[in-house]
Amino acid sequence: MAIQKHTADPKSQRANKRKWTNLDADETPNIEHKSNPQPNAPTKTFNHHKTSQAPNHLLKRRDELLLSRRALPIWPQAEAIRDELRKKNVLVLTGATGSGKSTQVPQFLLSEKWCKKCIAITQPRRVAAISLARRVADEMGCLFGSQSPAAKVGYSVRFDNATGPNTKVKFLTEGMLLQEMLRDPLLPQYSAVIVDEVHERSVNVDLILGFLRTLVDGPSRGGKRKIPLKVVIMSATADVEALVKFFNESSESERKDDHDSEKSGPGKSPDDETSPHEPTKSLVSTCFVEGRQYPVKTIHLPEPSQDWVESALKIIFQIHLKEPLSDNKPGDILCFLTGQDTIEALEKLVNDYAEHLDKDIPKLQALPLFAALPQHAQQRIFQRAPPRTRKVILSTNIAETSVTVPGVRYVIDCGKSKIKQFRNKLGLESLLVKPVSKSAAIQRTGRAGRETEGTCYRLYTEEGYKAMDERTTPEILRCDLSHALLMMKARGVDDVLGFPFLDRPPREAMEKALMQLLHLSALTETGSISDTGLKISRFPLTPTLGRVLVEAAVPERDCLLDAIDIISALSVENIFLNLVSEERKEEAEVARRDLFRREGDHMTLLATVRRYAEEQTDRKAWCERHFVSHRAMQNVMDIRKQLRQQCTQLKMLASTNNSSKPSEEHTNAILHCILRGFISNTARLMPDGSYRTLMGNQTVAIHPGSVLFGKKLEAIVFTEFVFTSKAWARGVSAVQLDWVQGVVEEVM
DNA sequence: CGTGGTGTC
Repeated sequence: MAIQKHTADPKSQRANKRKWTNLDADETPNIEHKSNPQPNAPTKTFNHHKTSQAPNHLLKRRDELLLSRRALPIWPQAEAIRDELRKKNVLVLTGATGSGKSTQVPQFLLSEKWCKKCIAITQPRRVAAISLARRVADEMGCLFGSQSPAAKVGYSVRFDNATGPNTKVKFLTEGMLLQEMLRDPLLPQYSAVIVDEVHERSVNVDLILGFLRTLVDGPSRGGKRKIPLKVVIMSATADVEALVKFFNESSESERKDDHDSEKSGPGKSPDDETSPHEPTKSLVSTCFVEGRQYPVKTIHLPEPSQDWVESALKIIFQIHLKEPLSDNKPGDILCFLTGQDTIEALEKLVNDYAEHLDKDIPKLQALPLFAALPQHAQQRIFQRAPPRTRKVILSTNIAETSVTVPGVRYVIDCGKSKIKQFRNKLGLESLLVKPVSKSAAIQRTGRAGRETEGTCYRLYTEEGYKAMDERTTPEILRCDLSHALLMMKARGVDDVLGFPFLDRPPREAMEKALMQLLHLSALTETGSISDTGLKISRFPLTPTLGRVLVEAAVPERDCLLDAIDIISALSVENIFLNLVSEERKEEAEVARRDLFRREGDHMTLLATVRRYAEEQTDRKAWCERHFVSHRAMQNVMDIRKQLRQQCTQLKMLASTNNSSKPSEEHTNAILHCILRGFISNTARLMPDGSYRTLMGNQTVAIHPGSVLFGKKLEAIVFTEFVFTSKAWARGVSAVQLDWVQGVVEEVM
């Protein structure tokens, strides 16, 4: 979530307030709460870690914050949490929104005797890592990040490492911890790793859990670390059992290795390993903490509805006309829809109807919210509505986890979301509208009870709710596994089929990914990682894009800088703005004409990145003139810089062939590199004018957003293959059929 | 002939 990233203005009070929109602690510090302070609470740690330089205003702020910390539901559990971790190495902690777990648990552990080194705490999103670090530093009364070398709290996210030699609490994104695990498998710099938001079950969290499982035991139990690592797994949903089982199984097998290594053979059930005299003692502690949430009344439809836009419209006006709007209580509506199209349709309807409201009734303001929306438009949800106006935020599931919308009292939930699913057989992703899970529905409902008691209107029946899956299918069960498996291979996991997965992906999916890696020459025939594979794994890229990069560095190709520009542009969301009206589209076409290249989208991206990079006076204005997303281009430049640095470090960037007007020969070299990474994403023109993939004979169409849309070309290569209403090729370049056949023969 | 839920290294 990038809402706050480039716009937060430290000088503005409003911006300061915004930083906290993603915290799950202390968002409602002024509500009445029975405080239950512990006499030997973590205040002790302040003395222990007190720095001589801590300025007075920081200490004053620390003492003020202590009051609200004491009111957090997790506060009374501090001693119990410390106690459990003294006895056992793993703690599974369940705590709903508002329990204070993300900010308090690291502070509870700092003063422990076993805590000699740093505590890592992972977050799925960058903004959360940064804002939590800032908050914890405030609470501890110290500077944070790179403000001072003495800072005890820091964070590490891509493009921004704000840690120092004295960092004791380090918030970092899951991706960053994985990178550290690749470099230093035993994590010697940490005494504890806290994995937060595990219930979201990102692929990265699943990999982290698998890797951590082998680290929790000390040498006496077969672990490779001298001092065992303490691990805290934090989740908002009560999926404790699976996690406890997961971590107990590891210790079980390690003890087996210790005690009867010669006896154990295949086919033995794990039950046989435990001594009959003493039942297996769990090596995992559990702890449950209440959340802090106001009650929400949930209302289902009596009959199923097909048309959510219409049903939502009715309910919006029903709420608006019946429920009073007061100045000092939240009364805004948050409506969950599936995508930009439904959001914009409903936005128009709400605005049309709102025009005809009686003059004595408060106004309605419809605000769309989705990730592709420009920054300033997203920021509107944080601004106060004009007087006597009710906001209606029409959102994708971005408001489910990534953005906390303030002032909401009513939630309307269509009960669906777009879900990406990788299809092994076709090797493509589908983006389909599917019912959400019960836990997602509960999460959406909860958004009505953040500030006061609220109401949730579900655009489905109670039976519909009961029929939903309990939990959202973990991402690792529905994604392309090639990146995950390459990470595992790079970390020395030879037998990826035997890797400890919390949820094991189907064998077919893993085999498909292994084949893919083999075709990329990232693995050798025997399945071990190749030099090429090792190189690819070092880059923050998918294996396919990584392969393009490696290919571009070989002397015959010699087009690395161009490849980096293209890859950077492919790594972010669409850099060309999405325009709705026909008029604007024509306008954009004219403005972008000098950027478009007949070779296709990749050379067009290259031209765009080049022109943007060359623009020295006003890049933002340049973007506006060309209908290009400035935010996306800033991300492109960050990635470009990082990739150039990494290539220099790996000594891949020897030549500086960087001609601004590439010759045909040079263009062909670039396209050959793309072909090398995306050989399975190639198609040829059929006599009937359609395209069929060379591997798989699947019909594809060039996406309407491509510069080659509607063109008839001998053969194409594409970097994205998505199924929505039909199979689309996005990111398309024209190539010669004999090139494609040449690479296919070389690889297969 | 017609379109992209949300993150991350």
